Order: sequence, then C-alpha cells, then structure tokens
Amino acid sequence: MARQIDGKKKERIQDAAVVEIAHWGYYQTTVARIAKRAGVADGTIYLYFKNKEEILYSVFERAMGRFINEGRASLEKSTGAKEKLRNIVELHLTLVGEDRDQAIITQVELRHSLHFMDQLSRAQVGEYLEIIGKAVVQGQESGEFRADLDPVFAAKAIFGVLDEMATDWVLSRRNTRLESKTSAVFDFIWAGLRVC
Amino acid sequence: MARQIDGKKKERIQDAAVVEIAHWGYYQTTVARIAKRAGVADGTIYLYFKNKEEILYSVFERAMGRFINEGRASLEKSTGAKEKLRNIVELHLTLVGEDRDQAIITQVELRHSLHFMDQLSRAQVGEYLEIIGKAVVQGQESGEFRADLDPVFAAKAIFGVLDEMATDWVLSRRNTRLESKTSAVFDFIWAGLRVC
DNA sequence: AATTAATGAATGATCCTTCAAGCAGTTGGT
DNA sequence: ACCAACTGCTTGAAGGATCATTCATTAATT
Repeated sequence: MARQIDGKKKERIQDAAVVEIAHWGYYQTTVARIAKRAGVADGTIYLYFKNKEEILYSVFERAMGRFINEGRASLEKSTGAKEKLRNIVELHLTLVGEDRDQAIITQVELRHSLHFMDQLSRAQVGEYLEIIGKAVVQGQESGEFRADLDPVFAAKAIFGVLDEMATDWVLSRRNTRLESKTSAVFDFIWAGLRVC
Repeated sequence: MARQIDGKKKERIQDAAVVEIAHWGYYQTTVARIAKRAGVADGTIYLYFKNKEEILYSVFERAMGRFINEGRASLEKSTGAKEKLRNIVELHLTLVGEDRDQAIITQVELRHSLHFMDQLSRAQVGEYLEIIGKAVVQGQESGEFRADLDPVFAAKAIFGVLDEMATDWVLSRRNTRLESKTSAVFDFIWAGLRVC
C-alpha cells in the first residue's frame, strides 16, 4: 500500500513511541520496537523523523502544546485570580492524570538529561510558569493575594507542588485519579497566597 | 601498583563518575571515560562495581546517606516544629547547593527511568518524606500548625517546593547560592501550615 | 613463590541508520 | 480497455559504529 491511506502514520509512530518509551525508558527503547508496534518497517520511521531523538522531541511537543493551549483556554473562562488558580491546579492534574504513559514521558523520561531539559522542557515549562505567574500578579493587584510575594517565586513554588503530585502519582502503582487531589493541593497553595 | 595504596580508589571512581555523568548524562558517559578520569584502567572499574548501573546507584546512595544523616542530626538540635521545618528547608537547599555536579545527578540524571526512580530514589525519598512528615505531625500536636492537613500530603507538597527550587537552580546557569532562597521558601510553606 | 590488584586489548552484543530493491497506485499513450 | 513507464512511499536486510564487559597477562606486595 503506497500513498498514505490514512495520513496518520506519523501519529501512529508517535503513539507507539509513547507506549514503548513509557515502558522501557528512552534508551532501552529501540527504533525497531517502535516500528513493530506502529506496524511499519524500521526504515519508515526515518521518513517521518530525522532520528530517534526527534521522536522524543515531537512526542513532548505534541503533549506540551495541548497542555498550554487548553491551559490558556481554560484560564480565559474564569475571571477572579483565585478561581483562575484553582482552574490551573485542576487542569494540570486532570491533563497529567489522563494518560499514564504520556505522563511517564513528561514526568520521568524527559528529565534524563540536561540537554533535553534545557532545550525543550524548560523553554516550554517557562511559558507555563508565566501563565501561573500572571494569575498571581492579577491576584495581588486585586488584593486577593498577599502582595509581599515575588510572583516568579510563587509560580515556581506552585509548579513544584503540582509537579511533585504528578510524579508521585506516576510512580505509585495505585489506581487513584490524580485530579482527586485538586482540592487538597489548591487548599495548600491558597493558604500560602491569601491575605491573612 | 597492587594492594590499594590509598584505599580510596573506589571513591576516586565515584568522584570521576559524578563529574562525567553530570557533564555527559548517564547514557552518554562511557565506562572508559570514567576510568580515564579516575586514573585507572577500564577493567579496574569492575573490581569495585558489578556494572555501570551500580556506579550510578552507589553515587546516589553515598549522597543520600549523607543527606539523611545530616538531616536527622540537624533536626535533633531544634525542638519546636516550626524551627525544625525551617532547618529542613535550609539544610535541603544548602546540601543540594553545595555541589552542582552531584545535584545534577540527583535532580536530573536519576530521574531518567522508572526503574531507577522506583528501586532507589523513591525508597530513600520515602524515608526523607517521613522525616518531614514527622515534623508536621509534631507541629499539629503542639498546635503550631493547622490540624486539618494530611501530614503525608503536606510532606509531599513541601518536598515538591524544595525539589522544584533545587531543579530550577541546577538548570539555571546563574551563580546564585541556592540557600539564599531559604527564607522565601520557608515563608511560603509556613503560610500553608500555620493556624490562621 | 604465592597472592592479589590492576591492566587494557579483544570480544561480542546491541542497535541506529542507510539504501537498493519492491510495490501500489497514477498517468498517458495506443 | 490495456499496457508501459513513472512516481514516490515502503521495506528490511546489511553496514558500521559504539561500548559494556571479560580475561589472559603483568606487576606489586607479602
């Protein structure tokens, strides 16, 4: 069969890569195994990706793009800063909790080299941190949040809590739903931000 | 030269491994390169370590052991829960901030596979989380901290903030001292814990 | 001489990547 | 309708490079 019948061969490869990398880790995952799961020949991979590293990049970008887009969209709905922050918490936990394999990629696999972290995740995480930071600033301006807090620092702290919960969930084999932690997480963060 | 002249050949190999792995990442680091930096032959490595993976394990254990020991010692000095928590924050940031190469190993390199995280870091991190959790419980019993907080959750949240600060510091090339964040971090955590 | 540490070249396995050959549709000439 | 010639996606075996690990040999110490 020639002339891509479905046009989603690239996506099939990405999906296969997510499953394989989540299970074996990036370096133990062979291109051959990704190809086999995707139902294509080894060489076909290289029609869609420059090399093995590119597969990982693209998988991350696909996930992070969705993350940021849905994040922005969700934020525009809410007006108050407190409400915005709660939405961020809920969205973060919900998105991560939706797909464990994908979560393993972002929470574990992508952190395995300074190179990756630097080039990719930090750039995009930076964008994400800015979104959080803006919500904090808004809350400070409206008087909802205490003003004596560096918003950049606060964004990092909030992200740290969310990220730790996500990693903890990924690593625990338990079948809890990650978003069930929303209230507890928000409560903790809110306590750190509110005017007392 | 036979019969170890110095008895610290193993440590030399570990030190070399820290530098190489921090620079190249675990999978790009070759045993040959570690050997060269340590000033020993390739084969010598295998007199001290079962295989390449064991080197990484041992490097982590060496660091984490120190971490937990100094943590416990430092905790015994302070009596109040608030003071204890501040000590934990300061110690965590100080120890991580002391050696950037070692920090790269623990903050970045060790997180690159579920296997690693599961087998090692989580076991030891779990021990560390317990130390934090105990301080929280003490604070709740004494009335210093709010009681409506699951101590296990609180410990994870606190660890999340500390860990994010550490990772952020590792990845930023800036020459700030990590422990200078102590007050800001503690302030944020304290706000989340205190009775309001 | 015996013992044990250390060496480093050779082994063997793994696996990314390439590329010549194949094949399914498409085009256009008869 | 039929048949070449064509296009370009797909294939998968083979190349080639990299490295972890082994082990026969050497060297130092007792």
